[in-house]
Amino acid sequence: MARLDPSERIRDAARTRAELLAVATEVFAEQGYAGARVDEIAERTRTTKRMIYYYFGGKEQLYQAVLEGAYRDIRAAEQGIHAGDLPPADAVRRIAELTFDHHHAHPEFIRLVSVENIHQAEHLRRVESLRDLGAPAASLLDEVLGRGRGAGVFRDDVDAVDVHMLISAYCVFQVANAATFGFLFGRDMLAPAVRERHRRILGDVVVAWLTQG
Amino acid sequence: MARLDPSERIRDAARTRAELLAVATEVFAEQGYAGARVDEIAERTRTTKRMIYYYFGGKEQLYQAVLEGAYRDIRAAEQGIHAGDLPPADAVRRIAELTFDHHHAHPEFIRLVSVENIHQAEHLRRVESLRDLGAPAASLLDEVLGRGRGAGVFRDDVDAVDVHMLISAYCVFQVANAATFGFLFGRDMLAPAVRERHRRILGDVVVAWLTQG
DNA sequence: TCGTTAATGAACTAAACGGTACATACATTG
DNA sequence: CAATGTATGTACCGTTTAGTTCATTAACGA
Repeated sequence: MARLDPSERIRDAARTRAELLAVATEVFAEQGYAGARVDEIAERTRTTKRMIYYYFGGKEQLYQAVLEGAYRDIRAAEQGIHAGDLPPADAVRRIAELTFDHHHAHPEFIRLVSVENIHQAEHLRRVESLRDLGAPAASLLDEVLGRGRGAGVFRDDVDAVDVHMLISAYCVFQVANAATFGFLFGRDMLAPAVRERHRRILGDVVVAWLTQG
Repeated sequence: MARLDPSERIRDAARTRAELLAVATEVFAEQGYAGARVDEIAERTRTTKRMIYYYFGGKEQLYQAVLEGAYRDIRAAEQGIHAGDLPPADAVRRIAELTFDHHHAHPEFIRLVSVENIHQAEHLRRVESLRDLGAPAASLLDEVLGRGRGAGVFRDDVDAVDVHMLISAYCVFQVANAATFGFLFGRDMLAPAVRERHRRILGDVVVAWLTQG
């Protein structure tokens, strides 16, 4: 990114911090934690490496801030999902589809999660504010599952986390393993037609499973 | 790993090479490509860093050799799966369960795949011998799907790659995302009871989907 | 308007890291 | 048993990398 003209290079702490965070999110998602270079992050902003240490303290704290921000965004998006008063099967299909869309819309988040898993979630664990972040996603599904069981259309031997895990697994795989799976099976996971097919399949799978007698 | 007594430090090219490869597999799976240290790999063997360059040429070639070996092992294991003459639904459940078991038995392979996806499969692409490695896994499923459709018990709008992707997604997620998912939802994915539950669920999901009217 | 402090940049440093030069010992074969 | 190539270890090198030092500039309240 080109250095700004000095006259435009005004002081703006909030913007500097935000820009570092945004660029760091990209770089960590692209290169992993160890592969990411502090110098590269700095070069891709309008400020310098010095500011990373000024605002965050170091590479690791910057990475933790990135993680925290990314998970916060996800939570916000999840809370925007409303299955309204759809019949249970339609509601669960809708939740699956919206989750699917969201994953495809935010591949960098999925990549960050992969990176964090390589490190056995050691950084995530240190971000205290992220404990029980799963609750919202599970509670929405819990409500729909309850309705479905009540209406006698859903099986009763699974819980919300089971369902959420199935949906997550399918969605995460699409994005996180697109490169290797695409190569080995000659299927371009990001092509619109393929994506649409997978989206429909996910809905079919979840509904078929839950509604099976 | 402790240095061997000189009297035991015999020359054995094959063993030296194999040991480097085995240790490198561990270290790359634990730390990722950029995070892995050539010196650490060497220290964890009975030989020295010099030998990595002698046998493999460098860090990147060593990593490629690791990838190639890991994928080869997986293929060998896949070819050991036989669904015999089970009824189609039982056969597909069996394939899913064996795939599940295999993933849990080889977490380091799953981690390597994650690592490689972070790098957009750029190294995998260069290992020419791994092209179309997916074929065996797909062809077994293809045969079973054909039988099921013929018997009128399976839906006919999905192909073997669709089914394999669902199974892989679920299995890979268990292992690759155990750390973050476990943390966020308070579920220890590696605990035997949980694992057994997930194994059963996977079978239910796949069979329910394929057999749905 | 002037002093104080938050914000910023350029240059520097020490350590870590991938890779190599060189010397040498072992094993095989003629 | 020489001769020759394979196999191995030690010590070192040049670069990269995270992190720091120090000086400076913009903003803002008194």
